[in-house]
Amino acid sequence: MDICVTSLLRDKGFKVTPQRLAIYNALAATTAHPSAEMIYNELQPIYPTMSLATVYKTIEILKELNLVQILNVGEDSFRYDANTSNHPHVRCMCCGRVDDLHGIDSIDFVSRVSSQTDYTIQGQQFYFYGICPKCQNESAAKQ
Amino acid sequence: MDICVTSLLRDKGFKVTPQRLAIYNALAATTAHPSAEMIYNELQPIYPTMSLATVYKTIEILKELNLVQILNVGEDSFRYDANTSNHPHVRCMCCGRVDDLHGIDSIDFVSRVSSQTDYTIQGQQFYFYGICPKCQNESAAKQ
DNA sequence: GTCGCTGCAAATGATTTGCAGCCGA
DNA sequence: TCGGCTGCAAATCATTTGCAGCGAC
Repeated sequence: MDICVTSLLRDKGFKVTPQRLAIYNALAATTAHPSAEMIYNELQPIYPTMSLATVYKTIEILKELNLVQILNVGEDSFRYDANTSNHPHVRCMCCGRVDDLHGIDSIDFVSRVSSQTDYTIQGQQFYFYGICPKCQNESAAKQ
Repeated sequence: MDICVTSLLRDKGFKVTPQRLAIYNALAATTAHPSAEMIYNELQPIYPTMSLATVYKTIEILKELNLVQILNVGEDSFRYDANTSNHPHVRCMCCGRVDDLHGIDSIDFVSRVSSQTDYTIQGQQFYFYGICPKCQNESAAKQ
């Protein structure tokens, strides 16, 4: 993975720095879809001089290289995903966690939309909202 | 429509003011999914003392009354829709306009997702991205 | 007359930008 | 060496909040 990011950065004329690798690795190592601030807080202990600005600038570059995608789940801040495949996401309205939805085949749905609109469809984002298993259990336990 | 908004406001203990009616009417009269600033700019000539803060506060109330829904199409600002039915939206990546997608049946897709996740699904938002007919034509004309 | 509402101005908070010194190539 | 990069601080911008006077009821 690192080798891949390293060469991709170099190929596009970007310098390879410890911060950039750390930010990409932090994103690649989780499915929690962290926000910029969450990434910053996670790296702060390891890179005490790391700044939020660097996180934002790096994510901008990673987005250009198609190494991360940006999620807009309706919060005040964006979230980021190192899994750049076009998959739906679900957000827990109770605890705020954001998960991937695996194994959902949306090709039929997308092609149906494409054929029913005058737009040339180039991409899509599907966001679901609900209650995660953990919050369901906690809610049930309280009753 | 006005009668409906008026009584809904009153029923919930909110006062009925010209500003609130004007903001709701502005939203109900368009399918352009305006942002707060667009609504403000539209009403400014008619209500010269109207403030952006009032637009935001009113939209908050209209959301509580389920008279508008909030769209998060990946821009820096939110957009609002007086059509509160749960329908997909499409955004032109060229000119930025946001349109409704009518006649799309997503029930099968949603129920398939519901059955394949441990979440209790309570809602969803589908955003498509592409090029609108107008921009397609302009692009073709240039070639 | 009361109390919620408006609208101004100031505050907030996520993200961006400017810039001086640093460091990867 | 050298130009891009980091990280600090300041700027930006959408949205929210505080509050004094106003207006719906």
